[in-house]
Amino acid sequence: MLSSQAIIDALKHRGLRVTPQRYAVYANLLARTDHPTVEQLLVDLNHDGPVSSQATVYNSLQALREVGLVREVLLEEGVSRYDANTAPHHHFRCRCCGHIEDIPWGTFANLRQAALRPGLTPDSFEVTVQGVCDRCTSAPTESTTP
Amino acid sequence: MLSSQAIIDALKHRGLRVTPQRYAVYANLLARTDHPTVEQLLVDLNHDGPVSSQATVYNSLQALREVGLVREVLLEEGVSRYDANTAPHHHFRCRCCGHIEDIPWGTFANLRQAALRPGLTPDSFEVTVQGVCDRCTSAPTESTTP
DNA sequence: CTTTGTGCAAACGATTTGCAGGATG
DNA sequence: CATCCTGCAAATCGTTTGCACAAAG
Repeated sequence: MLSSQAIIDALKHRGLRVTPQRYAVYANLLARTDHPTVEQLLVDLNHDGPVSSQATVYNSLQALREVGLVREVLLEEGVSRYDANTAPHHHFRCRCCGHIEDIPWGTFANLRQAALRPGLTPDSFEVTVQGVCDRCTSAPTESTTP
Repeated sequence: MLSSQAIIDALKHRGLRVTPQRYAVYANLLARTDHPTVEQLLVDLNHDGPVSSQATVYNSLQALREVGLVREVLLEEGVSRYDANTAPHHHFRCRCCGHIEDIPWGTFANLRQAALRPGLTPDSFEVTVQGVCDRCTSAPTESTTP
């Protein structure tokens, strides 16, 4: 959890102007462990009074992405999610409720040692695991992939 | 490589009517090792005279996906790709030219043995590797991610 | 002959963009 | 005070849908 000042510094040091909207988007992403969509972000940001328009959320995300503070996560059809955790890690997605959570990098050791065919020079590995989370194991919810 | 008859049988056995358009879409996907987008598929199918409209390609892909003959692959922002290889496998994507190729399932052994946090029940694992392919190592092309 | 698929064009939803006014450094 | 950002609305792009006609089984 970063302090407000640390967030401001992070933005400034990357050459971004600190606006209330940008601050709000980045702070919100840092505070969440799920990986919200633009729509979820908008609802959350404007929950207590207007903070940012939809266009500005898109613009902010693009700016944050360009300087490497935020990345986009593609796990489902037609849905872009955003993540302020820039350290390498993997993802788990529940087939049943759509819940998404991070899997620590160390969980899959030795990915880098895998023997790809000669000629391919890898520089990043990402594992996506699909399955069922504990909540759904005990009390199944409506499926999100009918 | 399946024979025409095998393709026809595959469609029929899944309860799909065999139309020239559906046949063409599925046969084309089976014949390719890249994972084309709808646009690439359309260009290729209609290269020598009209075979299928855009709407029908979308419809066909949806039908093929529903019966499990084709799957969708999400590797890049805003691009859905399609794959007729339904056996489990992983993907490599070249940062430089965008080339995509399959990585055999066996390349990453022991994924299933990984210790996820208790409560998560995994049923599929997929690794996405980004890096540089041999063509780009020797003769760099225009980047697709500027 | 009944059911399903095709193709067109219109509809749609997510994202991007042009632009005038406003805030930042 | 020059530059960059916001917010609105219009534009864009990929995908889906309604419907009349055609083809499959």
